[in-house]
Amino acid sequence: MEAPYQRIAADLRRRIQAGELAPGDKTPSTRAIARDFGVALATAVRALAVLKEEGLVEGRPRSGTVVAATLSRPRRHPGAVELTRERIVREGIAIADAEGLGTVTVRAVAARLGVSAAAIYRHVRGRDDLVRTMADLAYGAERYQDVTLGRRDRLEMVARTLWRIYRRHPWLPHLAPLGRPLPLPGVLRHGEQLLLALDGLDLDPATAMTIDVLLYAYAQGLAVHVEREAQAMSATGLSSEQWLDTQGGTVNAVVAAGRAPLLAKLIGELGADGYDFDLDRLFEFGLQALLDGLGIGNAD
Amino acid sequence: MEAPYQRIAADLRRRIQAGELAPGDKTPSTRAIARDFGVALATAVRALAVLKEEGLVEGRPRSGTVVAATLSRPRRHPGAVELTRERIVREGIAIADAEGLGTVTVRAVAARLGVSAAAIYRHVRGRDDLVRTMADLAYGAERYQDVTLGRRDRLEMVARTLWRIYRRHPWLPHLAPLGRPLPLPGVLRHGEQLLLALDGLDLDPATAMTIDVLLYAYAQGLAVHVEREAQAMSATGLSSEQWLDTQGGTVNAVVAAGRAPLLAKLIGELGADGYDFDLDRLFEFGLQALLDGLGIGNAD
DNA sequence: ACCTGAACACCGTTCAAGT
DNA sequence: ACCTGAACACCGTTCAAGT
Repeated sequence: MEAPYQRIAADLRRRIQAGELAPGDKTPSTRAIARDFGVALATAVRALAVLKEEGLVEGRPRSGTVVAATLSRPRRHPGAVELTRERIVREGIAIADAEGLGTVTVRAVAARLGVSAAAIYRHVRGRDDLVRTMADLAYGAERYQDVTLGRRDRLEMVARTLWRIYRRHPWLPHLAPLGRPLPLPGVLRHGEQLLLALDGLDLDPATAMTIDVLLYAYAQGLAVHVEREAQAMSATGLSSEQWLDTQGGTVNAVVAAGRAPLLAKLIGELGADGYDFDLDRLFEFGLQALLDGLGIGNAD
Repeated sequence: MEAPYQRIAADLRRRIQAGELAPGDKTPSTRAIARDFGVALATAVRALAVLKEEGLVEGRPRSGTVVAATLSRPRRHPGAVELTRERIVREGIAIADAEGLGTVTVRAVAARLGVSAAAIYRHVRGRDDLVRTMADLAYGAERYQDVTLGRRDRLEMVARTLWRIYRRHPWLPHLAPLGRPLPLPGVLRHGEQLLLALDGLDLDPATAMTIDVLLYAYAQGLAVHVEREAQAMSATGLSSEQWLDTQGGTVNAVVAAGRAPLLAKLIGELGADGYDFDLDRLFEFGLQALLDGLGIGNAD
C-alpha cells in the first residue's frame, strides 16, 4: 500500500524523467498539488521533500520549487557556443521573464551558460550593467512602422506598445529611469514616437516634455503591478480572482471591524462574482481618461 | 550593486571596528578619501555621513572628522530600552527613509539596535514581515479629518495625501500591492476616503472600484520615480538638473546620431535652462488631467 | 524567557593561477 | 586570450547553547 505522498512523488518523478518538466521549470506549488490531488498541504510538502532528497528538484527560497539542473551541469567544450555579451544578456532576460528580476544573479546566468561566475565579468561590468543592457534590448525589440496616424491614435498606439513590452517583461517597469533618462537607444525610440504625435500641436516645449513623460510614466506606473501579479501568482499559485475568493474572509475581517464601511458596502454590491481585476482593461480605461483630460484628439 | 559611498563607509567601519582607527583618531579627510578611492568629493562626504549617522565618527568643526569615543557598540544591559516589534519596525523605516529599502537588512536593523540578528526573529517573522509592517505603519500615520468636501476636492485631497506619504517614504510605492490588496488597516484608510468621494455618483460598483484603484495606482506609479530620484541623487551626489547638465553631452551623442531628431529639436527649444524636472508639478498636472478625463467635478 | 554564536546556503566581485 | 577556483565581504534564516 503506497502512501499518498509517495504516489504524488512518483507522478512528478515520471513527468520530470519524461521531460515534461525540464530543468529549471517550476514544479507545481504545494498549494497546486494539494488542490489537484485532493490532499492536505502537509502531504504536498512531503511529496516535494522526497524529490528534493533525491536531488531531482531544488527549493528556490522565495519562489517555489524548481526541477534541478541536469546532474552533470552543461559543460562548455571546444566547439561549444561562444560566450558573448549578447548571449549573457539574453539569458538574463530569459531568467527575469520566467522568475523575476530578483533571481537574475550573476551566478545563475553563469550556471545556465555552463560557465564560472567570474567569466561573466569579461563581457559585462557587473550586475548593474547586465540589467541595464537587458532593459535596452527589451525596449528596443519593438519597432514602429512608418505609418500616418491621427495624433490621438498615435499616442494610444505608443502607449499600448509600451504596455505590450511590459506585459512581456514584467520586471522592466521597475527599472526605467525618469528623472535622469539613460541614453539607451531602445528607450528613446518610444519617446520619439510620442513627440511625433505631439509635434505641430503648438505646445510650449516644457508642456510637450511633460506630456511625453506623463504618458511614459502612466504606462510604466501601472505596469509595475504586472510583476506584482506574476510574483504573487507564482508564490501562491493562485490568480488574482482566486486569491480574492480565498482571502475575502480575511479582508472582510478587517472590513467588518467597521474600519472600512464603504469598502464593505462596495464588496456587497459587487455580489458573488466579485471584482474582475483586469489590468489590461484598467490600463485602457485610464489611458482614455488621461488623453480626454489632456484634450488630445485626432484632428489638428 | 553596492554604491561607492557604501563601499567606502564599509571599509572605514571595518578599520574602526578592528581598532586600526582608535577613538579620537582622525579619519581620512574627504579629500584624502576622494583621492585614495578615486571618487568624487561628494561621494567621500556621503561615506562619512553614513558613519556619522551610525555614531561611529563625529565631525569636529574646523579640524575634520574623528572616531567617536563610544567605541563599544551600543550594548543592551538591564534597564536599557526593551526590544520590541515596534522599535524594530521604526528602525527599519528610519533606515529605508535614509538609505533606501535595499539597505534594510535584518542584520543592519539588529546592529543599530545593539542586538544580534537572531534576536530580531523573536518579534518579526522575517524580512518580508518586517517590510510589510513598515508599510502598514507608514500608510497609517496620516489621518483624515472629518470634513465636508466637494467630490473632486476630496479626491484631490486623498491623492495629495498619498503623494505626501510617498514623498516622505520613497521606498513605499515599490511595495503596496494592487492585484491582491493586503488587508492592512493603514492602506484601507485611504481607499475609504476615495470611496467616500465617489459615493452617491450613481456609478456601478465595478466602475467605482476601477476609479478607486486607478487613482491609487496613479499616485503610486508616479511615486515610484521619487525613489529613483533619491537613489540616483545619493549614488551620484547630483540632483536631477545637475545630472542633466553633466550628462547632456552623452544624451546628445545618441541624439546627434540622428536616432532621436524630435528629442533633439525639443532640447534645442528648451534652451540653456533645460527642462525643470519637477515631480510634484508633474503629479499635479496628471492628476488634473485624469480627473478632468473622468468627468469628475465638485457638483453632484 | 530571552538572547547569542555559529552555522548553512546563498549573494557580487576580485584576482592570482591555470590552460 | 580566456576561464577557473578560491577568497572576501556580505545576505536571510535556523538552532543548540548559554544566561
